[in-house]
Amino acid sequence: MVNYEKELNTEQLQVVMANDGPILVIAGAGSGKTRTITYRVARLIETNVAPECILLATFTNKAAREMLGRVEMLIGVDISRLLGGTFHHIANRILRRKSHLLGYENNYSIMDSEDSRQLINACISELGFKDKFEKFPKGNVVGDIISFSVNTEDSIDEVLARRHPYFYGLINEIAEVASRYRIRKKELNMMDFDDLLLNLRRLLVSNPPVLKEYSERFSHVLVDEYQDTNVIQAEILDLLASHHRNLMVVGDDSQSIYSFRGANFANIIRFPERYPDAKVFKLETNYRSTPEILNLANMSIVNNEKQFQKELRAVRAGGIRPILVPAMHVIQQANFVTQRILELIAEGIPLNEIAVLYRAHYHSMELQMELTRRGIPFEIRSGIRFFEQAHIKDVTSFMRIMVNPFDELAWKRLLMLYRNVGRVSANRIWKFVSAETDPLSVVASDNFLKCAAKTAAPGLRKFRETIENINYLSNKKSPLEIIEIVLESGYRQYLEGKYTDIESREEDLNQLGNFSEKFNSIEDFLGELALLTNIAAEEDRIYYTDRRDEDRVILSTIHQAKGLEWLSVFMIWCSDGMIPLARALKDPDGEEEERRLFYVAATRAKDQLYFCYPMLNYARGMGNTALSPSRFIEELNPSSFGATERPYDQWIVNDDSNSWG
DNA sequence: ATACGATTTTTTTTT
DNA sequence: AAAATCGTAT
Repeated sequence: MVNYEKELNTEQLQVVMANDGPILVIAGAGSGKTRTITYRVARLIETNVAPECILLATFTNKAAREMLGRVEMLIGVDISRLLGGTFHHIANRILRRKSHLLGYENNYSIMDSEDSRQLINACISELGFKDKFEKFPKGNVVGDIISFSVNTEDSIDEVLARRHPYFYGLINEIAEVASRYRIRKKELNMMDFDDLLLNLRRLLVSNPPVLKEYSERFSHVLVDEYQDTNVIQAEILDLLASHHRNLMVVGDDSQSIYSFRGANFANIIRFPERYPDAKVFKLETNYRSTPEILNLANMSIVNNEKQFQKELRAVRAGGIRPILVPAMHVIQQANFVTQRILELIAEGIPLNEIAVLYRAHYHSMELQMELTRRGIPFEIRSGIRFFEQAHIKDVTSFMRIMVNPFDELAWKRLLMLYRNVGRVSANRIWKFVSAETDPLSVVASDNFLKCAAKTAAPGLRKFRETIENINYLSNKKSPLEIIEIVLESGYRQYLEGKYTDIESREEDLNQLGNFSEKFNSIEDFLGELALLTNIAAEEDRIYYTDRRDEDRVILSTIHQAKGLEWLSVFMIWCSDGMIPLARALKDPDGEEEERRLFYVAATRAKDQLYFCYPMLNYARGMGNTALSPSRFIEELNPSSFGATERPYDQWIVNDDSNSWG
C-alpha cells in the first residue's frame, strides 16, 4: 500500500483523495502537478478501478509514459491496458477501430506537416491560383490558416482578418483551396493532425452507440495541461466523460502558450461554469525554485490582466537573484553563455542540469557554433523533428507503399529520388500505376519503364529492383529488413552524393530500425510515426549504440521546455522584438501570451537564472540595429525602485577576446 | 519540356 | 538549414 499521507503535502493529498465528480486543479509551476496526477491514478487503481476504465490525456506521449511508469512502480500492478497519451494518440487509437463509420478505411494514414503542405501546394497549382495571382500564399501559410480555423472554429474569414489581413482579398480562393484539400485527403484515405481530433468528435457526436461504449468504459478521465486544450479537445473530454462525470482537469492558466494552435485557456477559466458541481483545488506551493526566482516570475505574470488569482509560495531557502547580462552582440552573448557554462561545470554542476532556452529555433545558431568550438556536448530539442528528416521519410515511404499501394504522396516522393525523374515524370508514373488494381505489380511490367521520358528509364529500373528485393519470395518484410534492403540497393550511395553527414544519417536509420521493433506490425509502426516527435524524447528505453556522452547541456525552445526543470537556466535573446516576438504582437492577445512564455521560461530554473540579450544585432538589409532589453524585463524595474528592490542583478561582461564583431 | 544545379530568401511556437 | 526561385543543360 502506498503511504499517501507521507508522500504528499496537504494540498496534493486533498486532490488525490477527492471523491468522484468533476474536479478542477489549478496547479502553479513546480507545485508537484505530475506527482499529484500520478498518485491519483495509483489511488484509483488501488480502490479497484480497472486500468482500462481510466483515460489519461497528456501533452506529450512521453509525459504519459513517465507517469504510468511511476504508477506501476508505486503499486506494482500491470496497467498496460490504461489508455494514455496525447489527444492525437488517443484519437488515433479509437479511430483505428471505428473510422469506417465515418467513411474512412481503418487503415487510413496520418499526414505530417510536410505531407499536408505538399498536398495543399498541389491543390493551389491544380486550381491555377499559382499562375493567376502574383502573390498567393504558400502551402504552409494556407495550411496554418486552415488549421487555425479548424482548431478555433472561427471561419476562414475571421482568421484572415485577425492574422493575415494582407491576404484578405483572396478569401474566396483560400476557401476553395481548403475545400479541395479536404476532398483530396478523404480520397487518399488520409487524415492530418486536425482530422484526428475533428473525426473523433464527429464519431462521438454522430454515433450514439459508440459514445455509449466509450463513455461507459471510461469511468475516470484525467487531463494534464488543460490550459492548452482547444475547443474540440474540450468537447471530446466532455463527451467521453459524459456518462460517469468523473473528469479531473489539471492546469495553470499562466502557462497557456499554445494559442497559435487554437488552445484557449477559456476552457480552464470556464470549467466551473460548465461543471457547477466541480470541486476546485489549488496547488500553490512551489518546490522547484528559489524565492528569488519565484519572486521575479510572480512580479512578471501579474502584469497580465486575464488570469486566475493565485499566489505561488516558495518553500526553498534563499539563493541568488536572477542575473541580467547585456552583451555587445550575438557573438559575445554566445561567448558569455559558454564561458559561464564552463564555470558551472567546474563547480560540479552536471551538464544535463543546465539548459539554454530561446523563443525560436534559429536563435541558437551562434551558441551551437561556440559550444562545438569549445567541445561542450549539447543536445538540441528544437528544429526539425527526427521523423520529418528527409532520409527517414524516404525510407519509410517504401514501407508506406507496401502497406498502402495507393499512397500517392509516398509514391511520388520515392520516384523523384531517382535520376532524371522529376515532378512531371513522377506525376505521369503515378497516373499510370494508380489506374491499376495492384500498383506494385505493374512496376515489373515493360510499360512501367515506358510511361515516362527515355532518360528516366534507368532510374525506374533501379526503383523496380528495390521493390523486387523488398518483395523477394513475397515474404512480408519487417521495417528493419526493408531499411537494410533500401540501403543496400543504392540508397546509401544516394545519401553519399547528397549529404555530407552520411554517418549520422545512417545511424538515424539504424535507430529507426531498432525503434520499429517495439511495434507489433509494420501497420502499427507507420500509423504512429507521424504522431511521434523524436526518438530520444519519445522512447527513453531505446538502446543507443553510444551512451557515453548522454550528459549534455540542453538547448531548447521555451515551448519544448514546458514541464521540465534544470538547476541553471539561461534565457538568450531577451531583447524586445525577440521575446515578445514582434510578429506575435500583431495578435491582440499576443503580448499576454508572450509574457506567459517568459513566465514559463523563468519558472524552469531551480537555482540560477540568467537573462542575456545582445545590444547590437546585424539584420540583413538594415545593417547594425540597436536592441533594447525585453519589455518583460524593463517592467520589473520601475523607476521608483532602488537597486535592492529590483528582482534581478546585472552583470557587465567585458570581453575583448575576439575580433569578429 | 524537363531536370538539375546554383543562387537567393527566409525562419514562431507543435501535434 | 531548408525551401523557393532562377537559369542552364539535355
